[in-house]
Amino acid sequence: MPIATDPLSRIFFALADPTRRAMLERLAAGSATVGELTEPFAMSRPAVSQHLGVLEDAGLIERTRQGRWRSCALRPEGLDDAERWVAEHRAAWQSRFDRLDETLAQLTSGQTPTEEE
Amino acid sequence: MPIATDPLSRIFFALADPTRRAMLERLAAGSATVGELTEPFAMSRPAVSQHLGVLEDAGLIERTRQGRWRSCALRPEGLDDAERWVAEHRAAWQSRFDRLDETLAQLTSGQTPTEEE
DNA sequence: GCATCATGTAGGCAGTTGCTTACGTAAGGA
DNA sequence: TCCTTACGTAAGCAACTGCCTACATGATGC
Repeated sequence: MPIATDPLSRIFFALADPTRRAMLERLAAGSATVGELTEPFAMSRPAVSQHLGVLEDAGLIERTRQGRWRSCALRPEGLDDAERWVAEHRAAWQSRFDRLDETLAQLTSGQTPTEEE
Repeated sequence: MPIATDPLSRIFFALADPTRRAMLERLAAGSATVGELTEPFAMSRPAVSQHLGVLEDAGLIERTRQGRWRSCALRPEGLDDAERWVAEHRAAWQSRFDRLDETLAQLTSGQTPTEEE
């Protein structure tokens, strides 16, 4: 992944790691400190901190100082772009295949299809 | 990204690249050969072939021999897992924030909240 | 101010990505 | 059969990831 890519790429990249997805699922149950997020993983604290950095860059979480701790919280709207892209394209693909079905139906019924393939 | 990760990670990883997403959008308009997919990009043919390999590993496309050409086509169900994950989690995050709103409302009205933070 | 706790940052290392050029391979035509 | 076409694979390189072990920073408490 080249550096400084577009927002959508950053979101998908952040989601493309089981550890980071597990962190998001943990945060879905409520905000947590970095220490709390480190516990479930056999991983050093700096490694967790870097994963959190990826999630933060993608706009999926926020880190705010809370006294001596740093509270990590979900940013629900962070998934908006990803959900929109996936939903739109899955719908488009599906409708394309529906049209292909129609085309095939026309072919088998002897009519002329309006699309290639 | 370590090698041989889980299916969901492979899908999100495949989507985390503008070139690969553009290829999917091109394929949404209809199947295409590798040559046709190479044209829009300032990139060598082997590079495109490798991107297609990533998309194929993720289950997002299929490559089939068609005479001398190789036809690339979308696998619409390839996005199912991604859409499910995103939709489920976005819904969960949103409902969590709705509950937080309730908690805050209870706090401001003097009642005892049932959740931390 | 100084020690301590929670966390971020820097540097290093193995493994991966993304691209290139060069070469291999399968199908079609003279 | 041999050449061409369309594509994949191999090898190599710069850049990035993901992890680690130090070390730095910022807030709390004595």
